[in-house]
Amino acid sequence: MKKETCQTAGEFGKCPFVTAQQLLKGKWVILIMHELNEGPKRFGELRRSIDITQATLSSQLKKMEEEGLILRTIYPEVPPRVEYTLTDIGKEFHIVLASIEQWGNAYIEYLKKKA
Amino acid sequence: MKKETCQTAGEFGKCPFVTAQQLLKGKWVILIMHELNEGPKRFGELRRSIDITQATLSSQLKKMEEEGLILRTIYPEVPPRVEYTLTDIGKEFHIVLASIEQWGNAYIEYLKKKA
DNA sequence: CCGAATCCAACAAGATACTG
DNA sequence: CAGTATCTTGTTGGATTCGG
Repeated sequence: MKKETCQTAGEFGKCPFVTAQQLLKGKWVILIMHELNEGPKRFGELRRSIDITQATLSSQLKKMEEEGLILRTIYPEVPPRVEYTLTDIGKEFHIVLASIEQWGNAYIEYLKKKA
Repeated sequence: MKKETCQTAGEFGKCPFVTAQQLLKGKWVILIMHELNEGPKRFGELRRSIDITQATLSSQLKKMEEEGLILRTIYPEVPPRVEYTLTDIGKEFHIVLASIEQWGNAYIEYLKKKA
């Protein structure tokens, strides 16, 4: 009986670490998840909260919707309103966000001491 | 008094999420941290555990060493041996790894149901 | 207001060959 | 064994423009 957590990087959908790494890579996913973890937000709100261009935000949100992390709701109003929320599996991501916040702050402290 | 967790993406070293995202972006950091979290490993061991080329692994390890996540120890033997271990702040990253493992497995389940 | 389309710059990462 | 050097490729993200 071997240890076998995950051996190859080719196993998206098998190893939790490989899977998560694929989803989190890139420059924005963690930040968007963090924003939406605080509640539903509109496109423009997200764009201002994070410093990101329209085109980039748009493609990121589309990708995350396809991956099942977020939901997009269109309200047929004038002017049009589009709201983004977390899916069930997206909401569960809060445990990762919490540990990232904790560790991130520790790392920031480490940076200060080093400097 | 505003909420203010982190508003702009330009604040590396200020916001824990922005900082962590910068460190974790790319395709390999989480996987390497996971491997080293289980104990010290040699270059060749890492290369086999993860499916990664020499050149890529080498540059990743160098970057992570500069960021203070890992330590590199050279044993002047023949044949040469180099061992990688986690630094103190690197070891603390295990809380993030644990939550990623948990959530990653949940996401894998979600994928199965969806399919 | 939201976001799609296009084009392009920057960077990440793989293949291969070579060194102490 | 543990890298480095170089070249090439693939992927991301940004600027700009246009449409519903």
